[in-house]
Amino acid sequence: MPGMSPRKSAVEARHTRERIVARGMAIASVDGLEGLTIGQLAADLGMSKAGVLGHFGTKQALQLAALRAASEVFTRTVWRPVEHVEPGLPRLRALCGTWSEYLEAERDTFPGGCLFTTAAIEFDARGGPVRDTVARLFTAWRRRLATEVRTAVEHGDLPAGTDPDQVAFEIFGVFLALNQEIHLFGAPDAVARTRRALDRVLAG
Amino acid sequence: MPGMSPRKSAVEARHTRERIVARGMAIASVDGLEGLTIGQLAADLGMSKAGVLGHFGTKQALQLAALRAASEVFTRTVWRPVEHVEPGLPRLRALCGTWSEYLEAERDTFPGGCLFTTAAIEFDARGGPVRDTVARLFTAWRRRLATEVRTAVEHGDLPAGTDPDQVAFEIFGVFLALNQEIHLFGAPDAVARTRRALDRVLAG
DNA sequence: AAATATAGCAACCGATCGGTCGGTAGCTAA
DNA sequence: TTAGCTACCGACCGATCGGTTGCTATATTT
Repeated sequence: MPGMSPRKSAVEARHTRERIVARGMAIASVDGLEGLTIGQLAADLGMSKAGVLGHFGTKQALQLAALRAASEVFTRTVWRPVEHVEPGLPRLRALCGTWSEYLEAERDTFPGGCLFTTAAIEFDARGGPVRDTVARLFTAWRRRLATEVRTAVEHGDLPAGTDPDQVAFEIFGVFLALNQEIHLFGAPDAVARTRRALDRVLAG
Repeated sequence: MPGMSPRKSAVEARHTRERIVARGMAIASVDGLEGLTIGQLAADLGMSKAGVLGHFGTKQALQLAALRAASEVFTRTVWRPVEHVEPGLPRLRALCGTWSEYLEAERDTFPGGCLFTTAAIEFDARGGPVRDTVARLFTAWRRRLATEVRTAVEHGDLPAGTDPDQVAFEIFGVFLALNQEIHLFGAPDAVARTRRALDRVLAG
């Protein structure tokens, strides 16, 4: 009667963990990383709370696991496909394309929108490891973006004197607006607007 | 022994309500409108939960009251000061100035950043009156912004053929980025970056 | 002065929160 | 074959959630 579910093999256990994280990302993208609760997550997956929490120990560890997994999704979807595109403006433009697709198409993994945008707003005024992780990821991506801009300037594809950090700042703004447009307004022309905005930023 | 606190006069009661809403806006700007809890709010104000809730009835009504109050702050701080500035580009530029100051300076009322930005991200994937209110406010402000752009075009201050909604979209993106810059990174040069970005958007 | 209305309180409600604990079933290594 | 490890369970913990109720004390109305 008690302790029904049989213990799974190591590989199955890892699969369970991945299921938890995947479902956790989806919930967190809608309800935030705080709104992600162990009980709801367990109920969704048909497991016990203890079974869920056993994989992480604390809720915060679960939040960090969800963030790490989300960053892998972002890297895989946005950065990896343009890794071998010619550095500078071509890669920059390709990057903006994959980024748009990411925001538009990852509705299964992130039904509530990009988890980083959500988490950044949710934790920006707090302390702790979650906030630090979010800030670190944003900083890293901004830096890579700025580096790409710098390369484009050096190649002469953007006007000399262009401030790479300034351009990176503006690009981030456009994608923040796109995320809002998609999820708050459900605007279908959002991607077209984004492309036009980026054309302006990258026109020089 | 029981029921200690004396009943206040009507004017005092209204003052109490304002204190609740003001503190509620501050908490919500940090912890979100869901993270705003009756118990915490009551403890902060040195009152009972029932005393707090008595002014609103439900938590959702409290959330809506906080949103309405925040929208008054926004209107008073951002729109009102430019009401009598010459319509078109001058008012548009003045508006961007007051908006920057609002994000930068309202740290007492919104220690966690603009409440609308927070609420928009928090509720964009949900239903209900809170989400609808947020969306409605954003839509209204976007429309006013686009109207201003249109006027500027008609006055010849912006190139003919400029799409007002496109410009409004881009301006919103810049301010979303500014909000993030301030609260997630605490960047001191954020306002300067914003000004440069807006110059580009409004250059034509 | 008496009657009414109400701001606010203490106490309490069921539900849920994050988390702990002992136990069990099955995988795995000796 | 057996001993140990561990994924997972049900039950439970104290705290807190949003909300209700009965009351008191005062402000206001009559």
